Amino acid sequence: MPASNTYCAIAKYSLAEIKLTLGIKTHLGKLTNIDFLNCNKHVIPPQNDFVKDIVDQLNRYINDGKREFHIALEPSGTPFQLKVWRALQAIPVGVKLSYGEMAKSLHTGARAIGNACRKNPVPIIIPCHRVIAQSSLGGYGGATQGKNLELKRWLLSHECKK
DNA sequence: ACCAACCCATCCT
DNA sequence: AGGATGGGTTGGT
Repeated sequence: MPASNTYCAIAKYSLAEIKLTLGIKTHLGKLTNIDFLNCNKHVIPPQNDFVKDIVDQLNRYINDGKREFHIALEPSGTPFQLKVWRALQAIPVGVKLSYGEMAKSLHTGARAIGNACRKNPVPIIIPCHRVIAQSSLGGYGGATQGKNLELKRWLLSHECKK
């Protein structure tokens, strides 16, 4: 699939709206929203190798939901949030956990996990969509209903396709 | 610096 | 329906 289709898919599921790139820091410096907006609109190609790498990996993921991300992230957050986000990245593709289950393994409370997920600066790549509530889908992108939840549902089904 | 009060992508009774 | 829960934020002193 060419890159343009990927960006269509991204636009379709409002990825930009949930601020994908917010807070990503790397050895190449901070990736800004501008970088990604420009990528989306095809105004200019990715600005540097890091952005290009992310775009490539997103392309592969859109093609194949089983694809894992290998991106060195340095998101900024509280120690607790960093711990939760690390744990999120350890959840394999296709696995769904509940907030309560995650809370138990991290010795904390379910709502605290939800709090940290809500603050995830790098949705999709840090796969907070794999955490769901006990008896419902739970929230996504700071919302408990609406477009963001459609994206969460899509991501989960995308990762289940064989 | 501290504390009280509130906010939540939850869960249990 | 209501209460417990834990981390974060805000606003007061």
